[in-house]
Amino acid sequence: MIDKIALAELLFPNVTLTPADMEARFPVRELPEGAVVSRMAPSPTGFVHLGNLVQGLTSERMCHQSNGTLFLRVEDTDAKREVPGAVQTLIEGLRHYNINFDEGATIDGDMGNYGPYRQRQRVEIYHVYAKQLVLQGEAYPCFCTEEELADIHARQEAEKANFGYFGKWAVWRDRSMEEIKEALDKGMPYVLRFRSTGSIENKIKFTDLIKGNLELTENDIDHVLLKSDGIPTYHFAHAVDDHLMRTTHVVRGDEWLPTLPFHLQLFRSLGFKPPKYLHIGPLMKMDGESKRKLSKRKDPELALTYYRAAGFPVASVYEYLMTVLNSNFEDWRRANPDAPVDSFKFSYKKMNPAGSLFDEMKLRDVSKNVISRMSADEVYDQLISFAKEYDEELFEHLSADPAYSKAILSIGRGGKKPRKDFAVWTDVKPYLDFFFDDWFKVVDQYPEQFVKSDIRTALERFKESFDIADDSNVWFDKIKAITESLGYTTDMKAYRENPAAFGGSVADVSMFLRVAVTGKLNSPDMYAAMQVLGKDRVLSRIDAMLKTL
RNA sequence: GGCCCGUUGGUCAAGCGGUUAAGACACCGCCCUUUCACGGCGGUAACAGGAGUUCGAUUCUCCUACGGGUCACCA
Repeated sequence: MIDKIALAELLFPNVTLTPADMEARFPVRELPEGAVVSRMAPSPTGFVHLGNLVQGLTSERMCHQSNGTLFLRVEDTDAKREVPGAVQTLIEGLRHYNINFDEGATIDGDMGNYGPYRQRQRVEIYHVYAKQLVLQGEAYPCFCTEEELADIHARQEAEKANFGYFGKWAVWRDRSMEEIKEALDKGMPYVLRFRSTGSIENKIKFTDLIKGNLELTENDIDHVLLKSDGIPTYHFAHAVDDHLMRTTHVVRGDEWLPTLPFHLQLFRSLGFKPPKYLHIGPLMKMDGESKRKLSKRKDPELALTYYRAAGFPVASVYEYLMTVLNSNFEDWRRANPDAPVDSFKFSYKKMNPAGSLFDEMKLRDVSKNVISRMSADEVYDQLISFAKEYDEELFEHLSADPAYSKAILSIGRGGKKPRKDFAVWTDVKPYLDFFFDDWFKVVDQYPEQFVKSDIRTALERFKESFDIADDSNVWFDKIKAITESLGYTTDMKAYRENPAAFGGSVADVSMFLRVAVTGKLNSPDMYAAMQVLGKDRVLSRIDAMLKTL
């Protein structure tokens, strides 16, 4: 039997603190009843994606709705993948989506009493527990090289055995003190492994807050706890950090489910009470005929920046995600169209255990509704900040005369049935460009069945009678008069029933005007558009059209 | 291959032993309408398959199929 105390001292001669010291340093939080403490624990790869947001939104809602604490922990244990500036990108990206932290890593430091919140700065803490596990005989050094591990894997493949470092394959599990010393003296790098006593013959029962009751196979693999550089793996850091940071709920993707038995084992060995878990199904996409999980590498639409560049307002993505996360959100929104989103009562009980397909059509629909509820000022502000970044020309046009721009954006806004023309900010320009003289083009695109002289007469008569001060009724009465003077009908019902009986209708006369004034066959309400354009623009456009006819 | 999770209309989804199996998006039709959009009304369309438990299964159990995930000194 190996001398555990001697081994622990050999491996961690400089560790003098104990788990009890850690408990004292990170006391149990004093929280109101039912408060949730949760976190986002991303690795700093510089890429904030929808999956992060789904997880973050869930954690954030649960924490802040319960008067709990949400913190950010940076999982920077893999230096190879780290991207400079990633933490800043992350924090700003999340703040953009209404996810604000109460505690944890900040752009240039930490806030809160449970730090440090960057894992590489917590190495001594992990080593306290690593030493403890060695002392308990539940961890041991393994000096296998990469080649040896690859060889083990190859042999397992050949034997059709299960993969992994366990049982007879765990060649360093029961080495003598002498062998360990010898390897150490030679300066061989090693990892610290967990000595699993689990068996795949045994099942464990577990209740996940989203997936419900689960039956999982015990872990029998001697997973790595500390890498050869002394930095912990995700598993070990998860157990230590979430215990010490007093996390009550862990929200993460369900790709973690297979390692959950190991995590539970770790918590038990370390003497920790495990948190509650919520394993979220993945976001999928259609790939040809089949669904698959959205992938960071293959799918640009997974990145949050994709939606920004596509012109989706933040609130649209947020609300869409809420509809995916909580099945009753849509009903709530319908009943409370003007309520702030955070007054919705989020519940993990309404989360679906399966993964869901990301549906851009639905996103667009949600977005149209979101934008239709905004005030003209809000639309202007968001549109202009979008344009500033992605469409310089649009930015210049909008900012040249903000009052005019806002007047344009006010058309059809407000009231019971606001227009829903825009799903993304890029929809705006093609629809409203005619308001700007340098974008407006005189194009004779009148359908061929109309005689030019009718069009000309209608435009001329409109010009003569037009008064910008008219209210909409007077304005429309004048159009009706012109309609009748041409021998067209103002009775749309009769016209629809028998178009051949008339030369045309009031709709056609309106169309004559619309084409002249907007250069388009469809536009927002003509009266409102003319009010915004102003008398001079309306008349000069009609003149310009008359010249081409 | 082992292990795990999942499976209600094209999509997102209610449902948690007895329902005419909600609703939303998309699609189609009608209505409203000076265009477009909005809105209103209606329609097509689903419990993966098979056994069992039960008086009764979408709901519980098992098997199969399919989909997804995971088996790293990445998280």
